Amino acid sequence: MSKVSEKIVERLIIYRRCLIRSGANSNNTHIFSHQLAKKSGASPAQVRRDIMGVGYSGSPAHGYEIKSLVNSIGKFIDPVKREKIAVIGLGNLGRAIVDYFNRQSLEMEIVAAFDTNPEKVNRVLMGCKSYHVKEMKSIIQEYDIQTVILCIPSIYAQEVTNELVEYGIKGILNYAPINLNVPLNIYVENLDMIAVFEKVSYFARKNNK
Amino acid sequence: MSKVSEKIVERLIIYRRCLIRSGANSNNTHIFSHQLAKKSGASPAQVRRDIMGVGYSGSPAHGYEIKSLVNSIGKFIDPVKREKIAVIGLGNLGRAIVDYFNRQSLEMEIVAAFDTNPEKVNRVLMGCKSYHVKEMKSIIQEYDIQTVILCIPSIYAQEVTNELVEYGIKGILNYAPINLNVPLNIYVENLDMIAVFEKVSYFARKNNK
DNA sequence: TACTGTGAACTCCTTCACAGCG
DNA sequence: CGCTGTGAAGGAGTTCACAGTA
Repeated sequence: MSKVSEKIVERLIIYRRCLIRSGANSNNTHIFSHQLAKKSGASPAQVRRDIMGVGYSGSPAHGYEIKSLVNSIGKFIDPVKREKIAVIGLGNLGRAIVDYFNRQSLEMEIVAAFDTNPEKVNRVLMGCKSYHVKEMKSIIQEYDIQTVILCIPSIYAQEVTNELVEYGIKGILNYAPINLNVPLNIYVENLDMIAVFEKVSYFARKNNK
Repeated sequence: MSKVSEKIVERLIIYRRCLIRSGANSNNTHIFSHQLAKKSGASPAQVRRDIMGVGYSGSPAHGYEIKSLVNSIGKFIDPVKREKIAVIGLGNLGRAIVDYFNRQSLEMEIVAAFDTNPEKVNRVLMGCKSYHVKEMKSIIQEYDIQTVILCIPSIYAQEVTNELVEYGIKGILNYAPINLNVPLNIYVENLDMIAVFEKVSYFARKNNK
């Protein structure tokens, strides 16, 4: 079970989704690499390589056993216990994220949300209570939150990040369109939705000229 | 002006954002590669290479002139005329996206949104009118929409995509957690928010053990 | 026969390192 | 000097191609 790259982790997560879906939708108990490749958008060789990464082996005769492969990926990817996460910022995007995440049963749950607007705090949305940002420290420690989703305006993003790091946060999914400065052991993923769209728009034009 | 990869386009978009911000926030008219690198999260060498891609040249003495670099990136990336785009699906996420995009002044505007729910159609949100999905064909053609943002449940995503392709759409930003089958000349970017979060969570744990 | 697992080749991306310049 | 622009090296990610297997 070698160490796996970001790309491989991304794909393993997608494979698992495909496997669960295809296990539920049909009576198939097994799947071949080329089938999983088709469903996931990867190549067959890549599927096989990625699966090596989790230390699972299929059989040449029947391919991969869906249930046990899902299991192996889960063992590899998932936290030991159900993860509690927080959302910072309850604008439209923050609220949409809370709703979207907590509407499905996942290995993680958004248990707290923070905002500075007094009208947005002390409410409950999809099982997630909202607090004033002043209470971040105590709530993060109380729930032992390791990872947060940041969706606040760019101007506040760095200072709030500094606080979060101080309170022990280890991972940030950042929706603010700004690069965050953090210590090396903190993992940040930037998800600038407008930048992503601009890229799509660019290649949509380029592919067709 | 060589052809540029996806990665380079992604970063150019980020650079431009940083440049505009730093041009507005200070009186600096010029910037060095290491400064832009710091702001954008890239390396100095990468900044210089990427800027080669748009055919712009700085000076060793003063670095890059912010205004004209922004201009060059814009010439390279942006559509000739302001782009009109559509959102398919007006759940919480779709509504948040319409609000988020149209609240800022961008090179693109969401001019139409579609849903099947009668209560969600024939309304206006942030300058964007909503229509029933039945009207997609005529509205897409009327506005000459090339690119859409798809945020509908996975089960409908493929069939709606097939329609969109038929109506002449060239790019799709897909928020549904499913791989879409499209012809080769259609550009699809999948943005599975839950998968992205699972990745963050994984590396948040791994970086710290 | 049709698959998996995987060394090796290949392609793409990033960084190095330095000539050239003001 | 300290910067840019860039050839060349290095590293990462992907695909090829085939031995091994049931």
